[in-house]
Amino acid sequence: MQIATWNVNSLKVRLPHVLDWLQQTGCDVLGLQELKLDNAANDKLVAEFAAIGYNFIYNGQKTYNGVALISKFPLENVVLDIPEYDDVQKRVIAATVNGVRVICAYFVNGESLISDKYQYKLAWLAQLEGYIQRELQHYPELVLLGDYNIAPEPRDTYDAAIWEGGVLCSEPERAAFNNLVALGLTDSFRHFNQEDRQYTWWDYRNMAFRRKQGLRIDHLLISHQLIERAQACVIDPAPRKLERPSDHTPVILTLK
DNA sequence: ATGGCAGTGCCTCACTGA
Repeated sequence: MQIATWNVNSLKVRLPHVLDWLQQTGCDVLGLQELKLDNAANDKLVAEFAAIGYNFIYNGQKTYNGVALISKFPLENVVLDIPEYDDVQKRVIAATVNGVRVICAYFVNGESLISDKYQYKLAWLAQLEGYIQRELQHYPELVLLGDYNIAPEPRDTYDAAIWEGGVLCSEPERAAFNNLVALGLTDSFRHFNQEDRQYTWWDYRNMAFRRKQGLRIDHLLISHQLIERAQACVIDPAPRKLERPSDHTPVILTLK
């Protein structure tokens, strides 16, 4: 079973890319972030994905945020948002697929260390940690996938001199990432790949993709029980080369 | 040193993203 994550930066614009990518890869489960669509688009999207053999659920809002799960298999026990956390921003959707708990999240960006959004990010991360801790008690096979907006280590940025200490790379954000790991999760990409310059996002500006100036901020963290089933985790750069691409590209986990 | 691109909607600018 293949499980992937992709921040599409508007599903309205990227729908053809997503449909083509699913048909080309045959990926079983795909978590999307940054749909930028309110829930009025639901019927159209359900029909679009049903036509190529996928179930589709999402948790959206107008203009900003929004997350979705797309799956060949039934999506069971669906939960929207972080339960008991009063957050108007639509950033989380969860479902069980073939016994695997899949939690798709669009983490807060934070803007800068002096922004109110950064304080919101840290508060949101603390809420997420509690949620994942509870979920792990019920679901030993769990994947937390999405746009984390955190580069876990200096090697996950193209230039540490620019990024270290700033938003996406600050100590409190990395501590929050490590807290998730400490719950019993593993960065599945790093489980298989120790290479430098492995990125999932490239700025639209400055020809950053062509110049290989990116960040690794999209991740699939998997529970220890899932490590035993994990066979590969790879970044697929192909969609970033298309016309009008998302600035993020998919990451794909393969389970046996 | 600065800003550079892209998407959305309050749409000819502002806001957000990372």
